[in-house]
Amino acid sequence: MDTRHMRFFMALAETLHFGRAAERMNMSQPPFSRQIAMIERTLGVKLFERNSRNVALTPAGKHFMEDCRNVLGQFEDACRDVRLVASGMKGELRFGFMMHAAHSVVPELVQLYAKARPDVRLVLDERTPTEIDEMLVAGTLDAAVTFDCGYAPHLQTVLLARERLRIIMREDHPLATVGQIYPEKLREEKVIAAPAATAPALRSAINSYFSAKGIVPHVVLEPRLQHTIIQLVAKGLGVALIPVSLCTGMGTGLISRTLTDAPQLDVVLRAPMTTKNPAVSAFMEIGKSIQRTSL
Amino acid sequence: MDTRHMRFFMALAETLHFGRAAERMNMSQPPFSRQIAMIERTLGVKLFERNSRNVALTPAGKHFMEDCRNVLGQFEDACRDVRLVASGMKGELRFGFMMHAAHSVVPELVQLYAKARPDVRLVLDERTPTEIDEMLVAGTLDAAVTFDCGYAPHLQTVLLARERLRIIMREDHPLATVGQIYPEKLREEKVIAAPAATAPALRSAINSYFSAKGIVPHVVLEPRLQHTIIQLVAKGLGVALIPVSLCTGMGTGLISRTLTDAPQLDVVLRAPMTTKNPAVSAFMEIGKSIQRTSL
DNA sequence: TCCATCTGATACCCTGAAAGCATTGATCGT
DNA sequence: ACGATCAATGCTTTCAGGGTATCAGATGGA
Repeated sequence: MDTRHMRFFMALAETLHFGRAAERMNMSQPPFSRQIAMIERTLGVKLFERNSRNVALTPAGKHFMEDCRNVLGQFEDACRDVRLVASGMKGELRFGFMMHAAHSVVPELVQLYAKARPDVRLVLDERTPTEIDEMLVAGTLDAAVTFDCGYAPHLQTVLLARERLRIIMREDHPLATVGQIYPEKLREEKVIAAPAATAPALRSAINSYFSAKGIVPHVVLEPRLQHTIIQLVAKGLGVALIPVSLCTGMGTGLISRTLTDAPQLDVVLRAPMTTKNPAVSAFMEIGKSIQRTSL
Repeated sequence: MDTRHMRFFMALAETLHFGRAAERMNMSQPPFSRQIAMIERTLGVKLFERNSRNVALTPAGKHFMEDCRNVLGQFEDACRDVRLVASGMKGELRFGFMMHAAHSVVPELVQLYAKARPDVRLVLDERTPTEIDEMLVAGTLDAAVTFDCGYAPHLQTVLLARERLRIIMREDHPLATVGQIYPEKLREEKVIAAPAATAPALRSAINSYFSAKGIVPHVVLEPRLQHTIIQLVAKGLGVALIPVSLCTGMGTGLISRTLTDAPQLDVVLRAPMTTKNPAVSAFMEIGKSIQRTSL
């Protein structure tokens, strides 16, 4: 038994006429009759009640007809869908992003892609930049939004946005009255920043910002999660330098201020250069279109 | 493409080794390789990433694997189920019965059959005896419980029960005080009975009962439904002769009395002699087993 | 009642899809 | 560098399955 036999069966079940069913199958009646006989023999079931004048379905045949319709439908769907997956119109895309981008480019990117490729299941995975890099090379992620850390041999990169850092602090902090803050003001401040092992590009930008002025920042806490940093600032444990897009909606009690010569970081969309997932290319293209609008 | 190709694909997708997959398909490796290549060519989709050392699924292949598993499963199920339907273990059985039997043999018959053949969908259809006879010959019903009306050329018959008729009346009826009633007492009574066109066997039994004593019953109302007869008796419009099994649970206000030399009717299970539905035979067998216990 | 006609089953032949065997070519570990 | 492993390719052979011709049973009209 095979789907070809099921199609033979369906042709006869629908026409109830060997000649016309054979014609529909683009063959002559004798081999068609043989095929029907073969189907009944291999199944061991009489599917048609027939004489030289009439053809009718048996109850078993009627039941089989429903099942065949389903099987053939699913079969066609499977063959169609595999093409769609290969073309990137369908499938799955595991997309990683860092919290620092969650409020800026990620929502737009996800929304545009979901609209362009509604049959691709987007698996979102919020990670730290270092985790993202590891998962991209390991192939656990298909694409990710992260800070540009420069060296990336096997990765293709699309620049999405260039974000300046701002400083955040409690609104009762002594510096809260100052409009714009320059590094020298922060010489004595307690700074909260993600560790270099977690967000190398961000931490190195912060470090460079201070060291350019000959200052060694007083980093008192190094939480791995951006979320935690903001919470610690809110508790008055120090100040922090975070991307401008994260400064809105931090909750009450916190304010942000502009930094003189504020460090800026490139937010990029990355994917393995030799990705196997055909859904990625359209994702990168949408990244490029976002880049045009946001830069 | 065909299910055979899907099985080839699945063998390779599961083993990721051409030699072992070919072995599983009971063939040598070269033709197997060719089949895989053919599948990819006809689908126009690369399903495996392979070199002379490693075989791996592409994303499209991974997706196709899931679909193939479903399709092949449904395919096997369809082939298995058609055999079950042909053997009468699965399918549908349209079962008609008259209200006069709804309280006696029908519940037991249905219950026993549903237990013996849980995968056969029993379509119950309550009808008048005449409708049942018509539907049996027309093939609209597979089997039915009705009164034995004697002549039934193309039908097979199983005697299920022999029911005596009792007389029912309002409890405030003058005859209510009498313990056992003989026909002469009913000479002047208004009788309610189903018309001969609706329930020939029942009506003829009632008529014979009276005419044997030279009485012409005074039939004032001829409702087609048993339900209606009982309601009319309850309203005091007359008395009625009904099977003993219907005398329980008529509702308050009604009583039943034994009739002297009460007429008796055969309740039979019937099916077309040359039925196509394989589910019928077990149904008739269960009918026979009920017969043994109830007679 | 007989014949024309329709329809499914059978007989026979032939083609080509697909299997087997032998071999090649590429890759990896020693 | 060499052998082992494994997928791909070339060549031959076979049989599943298609085509044509024909038979056989049923139906309906003359």
